[in-house]
Order: sequence, then structure tokens, then C-alpha cells
Amino acid sequence: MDNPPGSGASSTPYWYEVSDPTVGLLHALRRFRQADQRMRRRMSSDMDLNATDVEALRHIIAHHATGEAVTARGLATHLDISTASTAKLLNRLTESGHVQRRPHPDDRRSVIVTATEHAHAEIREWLTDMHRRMLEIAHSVPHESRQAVTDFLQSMADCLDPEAVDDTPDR
Amino acid sequence: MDNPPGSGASSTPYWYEVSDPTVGLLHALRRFRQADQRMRRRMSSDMDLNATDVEALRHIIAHHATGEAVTARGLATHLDISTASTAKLLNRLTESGHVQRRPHPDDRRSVIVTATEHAHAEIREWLTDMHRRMLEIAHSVPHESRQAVTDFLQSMADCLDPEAVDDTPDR
DNA sequence: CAATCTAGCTAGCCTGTCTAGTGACCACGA
DNA sequence: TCGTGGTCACTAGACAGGCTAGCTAGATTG
Repeated sequence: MDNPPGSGASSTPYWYEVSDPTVGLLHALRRFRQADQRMRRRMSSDMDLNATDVEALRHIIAHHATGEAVTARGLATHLDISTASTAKLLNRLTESGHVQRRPHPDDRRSVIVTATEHAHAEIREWLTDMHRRMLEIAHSVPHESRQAVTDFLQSMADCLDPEAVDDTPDR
Repeated sequence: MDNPPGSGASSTPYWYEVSDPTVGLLHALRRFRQADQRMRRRMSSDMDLNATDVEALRHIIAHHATGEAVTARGLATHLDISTASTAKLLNRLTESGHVQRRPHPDDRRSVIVTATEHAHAEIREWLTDMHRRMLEIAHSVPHESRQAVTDFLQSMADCLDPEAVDDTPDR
């Protein structure tokens, strides 16, 4: 069990040491990551949109909620895909009736993307309940540990992606 | 700010209420998710493998560390892709010298997949340092809050994906 | 006003998934 | 022991979603 068969890979493990008491923590973290991915997958197949399109829609709606305009370029940047791919994405979402393109009031090169009422409804259906439960879970964290949990997540985020810029108004 | 312009979307928000004190927690959670995704992306482009292939490799290596054999079917199930896609994936990884197929000792239909020393080295290079830093972060969580953090993550995982089966030995 | 930059678009390519169908092999009941 | 049905892995071919290259319209700057 502890010294695996197969090729002569190093005998000093670079995988976590199981004996460490904080490993349970990292294990839970991994479980969460996996659950998150599976949720996205379910959501995307349920809505008949691919994962990128769902994230785009989520982004658009989240920014709508704060009154910020979303341009095609903004979407490309957020999703980390090319503007060309974004054009295709917007074609898909427009055709499926999830978003609308409108002229930018100030810059006539630019487009503002807005979600249709139908898209709002669809996302809402998925998220309202989930958000409620997530809030409940957040509330159930003992008051004195809240900061610790937040710090932990923040540090982990910094660790995984040092130059992350937190542009999301999503709350 | 609170009542956005644009189409006549519902005026009762289904996005989080910003006033809630625990929202910071959920916000940190979202930041972590994003950081995680970006890390995967970087890793995959850095190793010249797509995200699925990296996850496959990680899975293989993690199971190797516990002495469990990984079959093609096991990979397909874990990655949630078809066996056909898995066959192609294994072709790619075999061709690039990351894995080897060996006959299953008991079932002659089946194949055991093992990572090459080269793959071990490559993954190790990426992960050792990161794991060390993650462990440090885990250690820096106040002792009395560790359980709270773990519980929080577990509950969130259950919330996002109720039927998750925790098959990973990855620690 | 000319030169240059930027936003978004189309065309065409490449990669990675999928479904359909195949052959080899295992397990079990008659 | 010998079908019969289920399972494992594979190939072929379709399709989706990303990319780069190259374009036009409009903004910006010397």
C-alpha cells in the first residue's frame, strides 16, 4: 500500500503525507473543487449550453445586477478566449435567444450585450435555490471562524493564481 | 447601482444580497474557484497537454501512489468521458511518452495504465512546490477553526453535487 | 488630415469530444 | 460445455468549439 508497484518511481513521495493532520482540510478542498466542476457540467448539459456559454451568461447577468455594461471585448477578457471565439459565442447565444447585442451609446465600434428575460429566468431557476443553500451554509459557520475560512480561501486563491485580478462584482 | 438599467428584468434580485455579512465568505469561495481554474489552465498550457489529459495524468499518479491499478474504464468513469474518448486520450498520452499501457493480469480485455518516469517528473515539478505551499496555508489555519473550514467545504461540496462519490485517494 | 490603434466580424483550420459499430474476452445458466 | 448476454477497449467518422489571419468601421493621436 505505501510502496506502490510498477515502474521505479521515486520512493520519496511528493504527494501529500497522509499522516499530516491538516490533510483532511486539503482533502475537503479537493472534494469541493470536484463538486464544483460536476455542478457546472450538470448545469451546462441541463441548459443545453456549453460551459463557456454558461459562464458568459452568468457574467453578463451578474454585471447587469450591478448596472455595469458588458461588451464583447469585456467578455473575451473575462473568459480568456479570443475576440473571434467571443463573436461565435455571441452568435450562438443570440441565436438561442439568450442574449441581445445593442449598440454602445458612446463608442460606435463596440457592442453591449444583455441577457434576455428568458435567460434570466433560466439562470434564476438554477441559481436561486443554490444560492439560498450556500448562504445557509455560510451562516452556519461559527461566527468566530468566519475570518479563518475567508482567509484560508483567499490564501489558497493567491497560492494557485498569484496574479488573479478580482474584477467580478458577482455577489 | 441597486436597480440596474436595461431590459425590464425582475426587480427582486436573485443574486446575493450584498448587505449580508457572510457574503465575503462566498466571495472568497468564488475567487478560489476562479484561481483554481486559471491554475489548471496554466498547468495545461505549460505542459503542452489539454486539461483533461493533465487530470488523467494526475489521477493515474495519485492512484499509483496508493498502489491501486488504473484501467482505461476507470479513467473514463473518473473523467466522465466515453471510453472512445479515453482510447484517444491514451493514444495521445502514450505517443507523448507520458503513459504506458500494460496487460491486466487477471482480465485480458482490460488494460492497466501507468505513468512513465518522465510524466512523474513533470507533474512533480509542478506540484511539489504548490503542495508545500498549500500545506503551509492549511497549517496556518488556527487550530480551533480547522474543523469549521473542513465542514464548510464539505457542506458546499454536498450542496453543489449531492451525489458525489469520493473515490479519490488523492492526498 | 494622415497614420495608427481598437472593436468586432468572417473564413478556415485543428483539437477533442461524441456516437456507432467491431472483436476479444468473461460469467453464468441450461 | 456451450451458447448468450454483458463488458473492455478500439477505430472511423461526425461535430463543436476553440484558434489565427485578415477584414471593415470607427476612434485616437501626431
